[in-house]
Amino acid sequence: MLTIGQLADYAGVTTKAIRHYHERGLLAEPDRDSSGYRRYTADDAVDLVKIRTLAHAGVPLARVKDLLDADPDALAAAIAEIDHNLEGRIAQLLRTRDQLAQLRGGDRLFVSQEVGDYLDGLRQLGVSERQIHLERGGWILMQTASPEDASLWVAEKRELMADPEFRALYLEHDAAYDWTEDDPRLPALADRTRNWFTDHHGCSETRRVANPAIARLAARSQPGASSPAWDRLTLLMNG
Amino acid sequence: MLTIGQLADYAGVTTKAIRHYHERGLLAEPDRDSSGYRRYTADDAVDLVKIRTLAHAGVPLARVKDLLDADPDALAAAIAEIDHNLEGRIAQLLRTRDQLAQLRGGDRLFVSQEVGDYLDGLRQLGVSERQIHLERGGWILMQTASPEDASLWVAEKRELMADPEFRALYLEHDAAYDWTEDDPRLPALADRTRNWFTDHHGCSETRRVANPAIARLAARSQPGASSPAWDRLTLLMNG
DNA sequence: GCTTGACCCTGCCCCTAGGGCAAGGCTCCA
DNA sequence: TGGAGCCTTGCCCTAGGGGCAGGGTCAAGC
Repeated sequence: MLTIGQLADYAGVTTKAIRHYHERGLLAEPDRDSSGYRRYTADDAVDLVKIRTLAHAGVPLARVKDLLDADPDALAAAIAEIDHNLEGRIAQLLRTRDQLAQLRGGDRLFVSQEVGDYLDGLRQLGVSERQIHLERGGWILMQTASPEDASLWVAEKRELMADPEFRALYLEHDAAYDWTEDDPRLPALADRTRNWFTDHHGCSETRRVANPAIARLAARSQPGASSPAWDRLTLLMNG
Repeated sequence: MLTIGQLADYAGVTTKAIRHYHERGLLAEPDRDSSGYRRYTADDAVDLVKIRTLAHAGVPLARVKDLLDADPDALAAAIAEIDHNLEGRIAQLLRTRDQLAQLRGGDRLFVSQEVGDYLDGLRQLGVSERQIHLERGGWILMQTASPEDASLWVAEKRELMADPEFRALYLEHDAAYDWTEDDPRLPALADRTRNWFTDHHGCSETRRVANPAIARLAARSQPGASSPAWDRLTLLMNG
């Protein structure tokens, strides 16, 4: 005859859980001894281990109750299904582990492989962290809106980045963020940018998204995503 | 800019969970649009994915909150610990899978390997299922009380079972369960049993546990674990 | 222009599978 | 005869999920 604590140790369960199973009607309330303590038999231990195994496998207690007096065939079918779910949960946890590892690593978790590579490329180019943050935000939003388009666009943008002149323009736009509104370099930069796009007007419509101005537009939804100089630049290029 | 539903889809989370994170102060409440809808930025998406990853890893939300603005070193240490826990939980689930498989198989789950083998031996000997159930209950109780002793005792009992005369006595005790109280075979069986133990009195004290009478005593705690004939038998052997 | 379905808002309450804690009673060992 | 450690019941807490009410909003099709 076991006390509730001994039974709990045997089954690898807390006494609280056992009382919970009594309340739910999963495990029959055993006889009490003279002082009101519950006294369990080996049969109770067997029942409890069944309950515990199913519960640990994530089966809701209501279903455990049904399963306890199901016929063997139904039980076997249920166990097969439960095992399958368990397999899925293990896979899920393994995925969570990977994501956890990426949480240490940096930004990669939140964007696709391609976008991550692209952002690394910007970093190597000497682009400011502020600009990279803006880019990342834009890509995250685009991925949410349309993952396929984002994938296409990032490929095209990487292609553009292969052009030294585009890279120079990109870096200058980045630097222009901190310029004053009336900086004399702004009109010249706007002109060069417009010219570059005119020279490359063979580019498809979708390519225009690579325009830093449009990228900034997309990013405008983010707080602190513009500056007086950039606003001026946008006016100059569109005017 | 994302609505709560789009953000939820992006992060693989329900809208309910996002509102829950707002209430707990994990995720900052974003600005509202003109109609009062929450409008999220890419930064919110990044924050949410962090929260989700930690929450899926089983970290309590209170701790997630602390972790979100912990310094990188503390975060790294915490992640290492969380990952370790996750590893443990995966191992636990794999164990549960094994136990689930055994749940189909039969009694093996509840007793040690040795006891399981021993019970199979009884079955092949033609022992009644009632008696096997009794034995199993006794062993489960013994394993709870003292796993090492149970292990020793089952080894000794298997040794005894190697003796054909002991096997015969065991089977007759089993059969005697259904005899009437005044069955004439009872005194003879009691005598033969006592003689057998006298002849083998070289056996150590612990061996006496192998005595079916004692096994029955241990099992008495179980409901319906005795019969008039067995009670008589116990009297005859001790008297 | 109007409707319809899908989305959003707040607030409420109940469900899970137990954990924690309290206030009190019991048992066993030194 | 203590005190430690067990047992009893009861109540509140978690991390959300689910559902309801009661109402506002958006976009697409008739």
